Amino acid sequence: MDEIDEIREFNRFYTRELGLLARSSLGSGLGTGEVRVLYELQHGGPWVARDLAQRLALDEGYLSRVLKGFERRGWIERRPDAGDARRRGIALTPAGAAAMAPLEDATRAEIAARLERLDPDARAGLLAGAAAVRRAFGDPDLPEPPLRFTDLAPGDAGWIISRHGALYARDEGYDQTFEALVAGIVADFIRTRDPDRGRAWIARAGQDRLGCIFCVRETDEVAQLRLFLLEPAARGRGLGRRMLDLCLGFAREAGYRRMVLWTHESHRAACALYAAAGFSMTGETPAVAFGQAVVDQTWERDL
Amino acid sequence: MDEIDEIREFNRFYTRELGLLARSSLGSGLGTGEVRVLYELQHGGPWVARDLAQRLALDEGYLSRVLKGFERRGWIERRPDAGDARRRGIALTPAGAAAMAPLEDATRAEIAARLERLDPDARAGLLAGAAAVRRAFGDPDLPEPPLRFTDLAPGDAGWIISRHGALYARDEGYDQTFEALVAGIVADFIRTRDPDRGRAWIARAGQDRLGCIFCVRETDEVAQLRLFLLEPAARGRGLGRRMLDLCLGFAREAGYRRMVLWTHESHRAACALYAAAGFSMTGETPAVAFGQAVVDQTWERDL
DNA sequence: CAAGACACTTGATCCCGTCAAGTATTTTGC
DNA sequence: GCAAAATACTTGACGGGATCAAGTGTCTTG
Repeated sequence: MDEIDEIREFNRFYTRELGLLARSSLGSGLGTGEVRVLYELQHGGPWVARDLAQRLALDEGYLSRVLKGFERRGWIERRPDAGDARRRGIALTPAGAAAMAPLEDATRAEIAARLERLDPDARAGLLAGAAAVRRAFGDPDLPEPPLRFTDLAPGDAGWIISRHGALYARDEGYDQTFEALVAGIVADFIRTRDPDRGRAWIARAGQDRLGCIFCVRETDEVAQLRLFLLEPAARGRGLGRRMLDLCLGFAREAGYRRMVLWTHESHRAACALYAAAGFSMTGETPAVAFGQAVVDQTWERDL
Repeated sequence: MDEIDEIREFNRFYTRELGLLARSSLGSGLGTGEVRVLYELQHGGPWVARDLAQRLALDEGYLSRVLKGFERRGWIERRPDAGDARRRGIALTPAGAAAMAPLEDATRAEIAARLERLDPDARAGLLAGAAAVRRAFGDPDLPEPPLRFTDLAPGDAGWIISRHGALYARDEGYDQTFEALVAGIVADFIRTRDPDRGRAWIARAGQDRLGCIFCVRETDEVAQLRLFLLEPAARGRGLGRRMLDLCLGFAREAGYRRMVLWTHESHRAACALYAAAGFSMTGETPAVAFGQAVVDQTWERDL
């Protein structure tokens, strides 16, 4: 049972699942192909026949006949393309949308009934799993959930600790005590924080946590940037910079004059980001930490 | 865009995905229905026609003809059922398996090619997502990943903290400081643990973490059970009892004479488990913890 | 032990979906 | 600048996938 077999199993399973859900279109007198075309027309704006055929992997001849049928029933309108007389823009008419309404209701009802039998946890798992599959395959239609930056909510502290532990173990070979160290830092932050002088942000997209950054008091004048982490999958999209700016902005408003941070030479991407954000390295010392030889660095900038 | 729409989007998306993958069976001269039947016959052992039709949602008449074709080609064998002369056991012959081999190879190759284009993270996400969907729908064919009980690995400490924080906030209304407390306990455990006298277990199924339990030293004679937690989805299946027994067994072997634990009155299921495992309550005091009024309890048992 | 349910099979039929050829328009190559 | 190739679409022809209904034995049930 390898990766390929797992996908095959899933394909077989979901083929059956789709078969069950397809019953809802039975009453309409339309075939699956026709329903798929209508759905795309309803959700996708004006289409060119060829693109539609390609997207749905339908035979162009078949599609031509399907569209002709729709036109005869007044469900679609085709208007010549300005600039290319071969193509015609296909759009659903109000009558077409009306004709689709009962079908729409039936599929929605069918899915609703299917979901009804699931408990809330399973339902959440289903949606998360479905989104994960689409994301993995790179479905361009998958809506990007909005990015949010929140303060610590229940579970966040542990997540920060867990991801620091796991990623530093993977990338730097750190041992368990690093995770314990982070746990101590986070616990301390929660217990002693002064909302005016210290702040934590979690970057979220939908249900997922993408990263975190902390601003903590070192002295009245000096803020320290700590626990800056980005999930590997979320890197390279400017998110790190946004989080840095959030942190710098808060430090400025909180009245700090300077911001300092620690990092390691091996974090090239992070170091580049610090440099781009106006930090400069003020010291570098070789050290042994968490079972690994590292080069500690301190960086700072005025605010 | 509600739950139902998300599922519909996924259905549309995966219908397209399946359409692409179905090309691999094109060269064989077999239709999708025939391929599905062959697959089931190959993986599912002897079938009765009716069950097969039901599973694949195929018309019985159609299936009858398909099977007749297979029999004519010597791909299947049907032997009368002992005890019911109406039914016949359908099984793939070696010749049938051989006929399927190139098709098998083609689908595997098609999927392999599809996976090749994905980076490792996406691939892991895909498999996890697919499994999540099947689990949510309650697919009985989804293999249960084997249960394992491991010591702390990178990321586990943080997970323990995160889940304690999230679940106690949800169920008991505890505030952030509880998560910080747990972080302190776990950090302390990692830093000061003596492998002979303290132990932690994470219950895992595949990639998922289902729960945790700790045995820590209180005095040379007395062990303390701590940080016992089970994911809600994993409760009610005897897993808690197994973890308790692991913990008690370790404490016994480590030479402890007695085991104590703290809990709260509101944890009814856990308390019942403790009682069933031979613990008895030794004290009860009302208290205020983490923003909530609670009734602290201490339990203990001899080893 | 008859009536009904059950496991299939067979017949009739439809239309889904595919291949191939044809038309009009646009792009490309020399 | 014009023929050849490509593109967007249509139409024709056709096979067989899929469905409904009726039929045949066999088993279960009241």
